[in-house]
Amino acid sequence: MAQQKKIPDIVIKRLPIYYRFLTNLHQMGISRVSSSDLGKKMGITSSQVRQDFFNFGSFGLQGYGYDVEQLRQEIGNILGLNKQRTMIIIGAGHLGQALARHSAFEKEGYSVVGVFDVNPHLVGTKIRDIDIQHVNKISQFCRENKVDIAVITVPRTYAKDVADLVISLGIRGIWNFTSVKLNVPEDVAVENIHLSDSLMTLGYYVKCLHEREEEQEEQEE
Amino acid sequence: MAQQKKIPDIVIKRLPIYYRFLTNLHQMGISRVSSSDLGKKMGITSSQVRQDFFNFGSFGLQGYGYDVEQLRQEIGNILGLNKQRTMIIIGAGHLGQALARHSAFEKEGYSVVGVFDVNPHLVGTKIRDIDIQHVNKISQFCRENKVDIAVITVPRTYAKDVADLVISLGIRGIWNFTSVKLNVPEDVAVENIHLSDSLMTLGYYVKCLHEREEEQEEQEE
DNA sequence: AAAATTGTGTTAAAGTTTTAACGGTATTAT
DNA sequence: ATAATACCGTTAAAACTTTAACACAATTTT
Repeated sequence: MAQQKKIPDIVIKRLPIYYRFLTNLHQMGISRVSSSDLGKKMGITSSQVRQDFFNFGSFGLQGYGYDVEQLRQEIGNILGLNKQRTMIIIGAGHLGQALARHSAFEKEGYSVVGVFDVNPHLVGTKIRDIDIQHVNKISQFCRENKVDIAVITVPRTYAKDVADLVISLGIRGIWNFTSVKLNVPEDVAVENIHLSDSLMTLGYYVKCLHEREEEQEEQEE
Repeated sequence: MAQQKKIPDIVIKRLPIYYRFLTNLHQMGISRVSSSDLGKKMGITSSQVRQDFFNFGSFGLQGYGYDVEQLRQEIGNILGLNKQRTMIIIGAGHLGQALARHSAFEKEGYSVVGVFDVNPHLVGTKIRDIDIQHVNKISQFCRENKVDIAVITVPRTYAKDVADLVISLGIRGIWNFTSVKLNVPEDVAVENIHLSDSLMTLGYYVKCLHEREEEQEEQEE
């Protein structure tokens, strides 16, 4: 069974946001919240909050609202945060290293178990307590260890090859930080962080704001 | 004038993707492309390609398609890539440093002009050729230099204060890497990179794939 | 204990986004 | 030079997402 009707991707994308806000509320010692309170905090309507949860069942109590901690747990379970996940990072450049050192992921159950690069100056050194190994050790490592997710932080020219490699090794999740579109079989999940795209989008809105400002100045004259 | 009907955000988000694919085509020496070729490469329909461009005018030629380089230019102009933009990075931790060293942004017209932190071990050192200054120098720096975008890579507890500060200094674009929702006036643009959210989303799909796999194994028995 | 209020789950309507359809123009082939 | 083809711009339809509405259950107030 698992899931009757396919949950829209756009709903899935909001689950981590709910989880984040519920964690905040919990840390602030708030134990109860209504869809409209939560919506206000998040900048969405109460309807959307209820509609989103409705996809998964019913977690609230009429006339009361939601129990913050219970709802947080439920969403955590849907996201699979109750299970520990392992990641390897391929490409120990600035970004790869930053991610390897970013301890926040561990709190949510994601731990980095291996880091790989081709640079002989890096191979053999350590990040936190993890050895940086040569990329040609990935196959062996994946055979000997369960790896759920591959984080790809290599230069764009190698992205495709690295993706094909990790897929062939049975890895089913790819966190792609390169600007390359990875074409993967349907039984592999890819989540992209396209930094340049994000920056360009921001640049567009900044441009629009500047233009609007100039217009208003003209009108004032 | 500037813009008759508001272009949907979702269309704006796709512009950098078009730009990326067109740059690829250009580099491969391909000078002409149809909406259906481009759509196939990007994994969207030709209708969507044409519909998206239709928002901004008409860049193609019936029976021929689009001139790759010309279209790339047009989209670049819409995004404002023809103008140079300056950024400061606030928070020189692993992520902040990685972004500061990430040279790729410069090709698209975005240059880092200042890096700030509170850590006395970092203040006074350099990243590439940029001095890391103490955060209390931001105001002065922004008065003396034109700054378009603030990149926020501080711990989440400081995010709101930093955002308020840079907004008060007239910065209109914020690239937010913290997991905090920034509530900003409507004349400020925020673009978020929520790494944890992205990872959790990936985790969800990996979980679904595992579950599906298990089901199929059961059925085979 | 009854009345009033709160606020969910759920269905229906409105709004957005994507895809399809097609007239017509430029290109390419004959 | 003419016919056939390619493919854009544009409008219309379909699909999806968000918001509104509301019956009713639990809570809170009187």
